[in-house]
Amino acid sequence: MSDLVTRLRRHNWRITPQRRVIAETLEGSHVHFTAEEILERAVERMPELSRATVYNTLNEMVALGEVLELTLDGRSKRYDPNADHEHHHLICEGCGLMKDVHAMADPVDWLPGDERHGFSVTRGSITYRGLCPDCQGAEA
Amino acid sequence: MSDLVTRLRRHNWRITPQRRVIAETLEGSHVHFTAEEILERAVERMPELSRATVYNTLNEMVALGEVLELTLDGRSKRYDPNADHEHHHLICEGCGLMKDVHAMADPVDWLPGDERHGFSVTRGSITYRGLCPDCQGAEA
DNA sequence: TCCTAGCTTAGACTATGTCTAAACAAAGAA
DNA sequence: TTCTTTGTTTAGACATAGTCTAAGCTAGGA
Repeated sequence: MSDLVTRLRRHNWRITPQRRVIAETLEGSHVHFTAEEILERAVERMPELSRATVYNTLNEMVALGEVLELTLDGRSKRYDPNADHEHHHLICEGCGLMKDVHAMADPVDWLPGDERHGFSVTRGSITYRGLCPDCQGAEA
Repeated sequence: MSDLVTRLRRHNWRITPQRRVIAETLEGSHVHFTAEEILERAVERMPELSRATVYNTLNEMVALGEVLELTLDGRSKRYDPNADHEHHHLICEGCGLMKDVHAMADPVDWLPGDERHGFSVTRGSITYRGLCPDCQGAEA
């Protein structure tokens, strides 16, 4: 059983066949899919699965705090099943390739008190941008 | 004349009346507007201005590197005229209020070499999240 | 003046995501 | 078991954000 399904079950959240397929599709890959990409792949295992269920299920997993919603470009949201594991993202500006990365420190520690404007700051996520090895070659 | 218009002119970019109104609208505020919000305000000064021109112009200013495109939620892009001044963003998870903030360190310095996956990393932007003073009160 | 290149426009079109109403399914009560 | 209640899924309509297209407009140079 997938780790994500285990975490979801702890919330007393009913694991229907549709939800299981969606969770396993999400977790089975090491890239962060869009909702449409998840639908496309999940439908291979469950052809009658509807678009609305995929969107509903992803939104519920985000609300439960077990999946992160990424909005790294302005097009479509992407879903990251590793909500429990602090990490950031590195994106290639040439081809869009995305990697999960870990920084040496927590960015919240770098935000001085007088820059917090009275907010209670709970987290900081970093989006790194640059060129991947392939796209650096293509530049030259 | 606005500073943004000055910067844009340096690229040999024609400053038409429409482009001037859009640039001044963008720069005149201290919140980061969406394209629709800019259209709404710019139309007050130039009623015949079209939606397509606003989108085209914003995209061109981003391509010239003088305006930043922010995709902080999955809904609509926001535009930040301070592309030349390194800063990050702090967002209230209650009401969406956004502030520009400055961190004490450059996040790129905190990404170890073995986490770069061969990329040439050019920048890192941080999105801080928390609750603003008003929304902290509403929680209790 | 005319020509050309680039700019602007209205509206059609696309992509992404949400909502609605009806059908369906599962769990507990009788 | 059957009934009831509650939650889930579905198809398709709808909403929102943004892009594209074709036509007309404008400014500057020959």
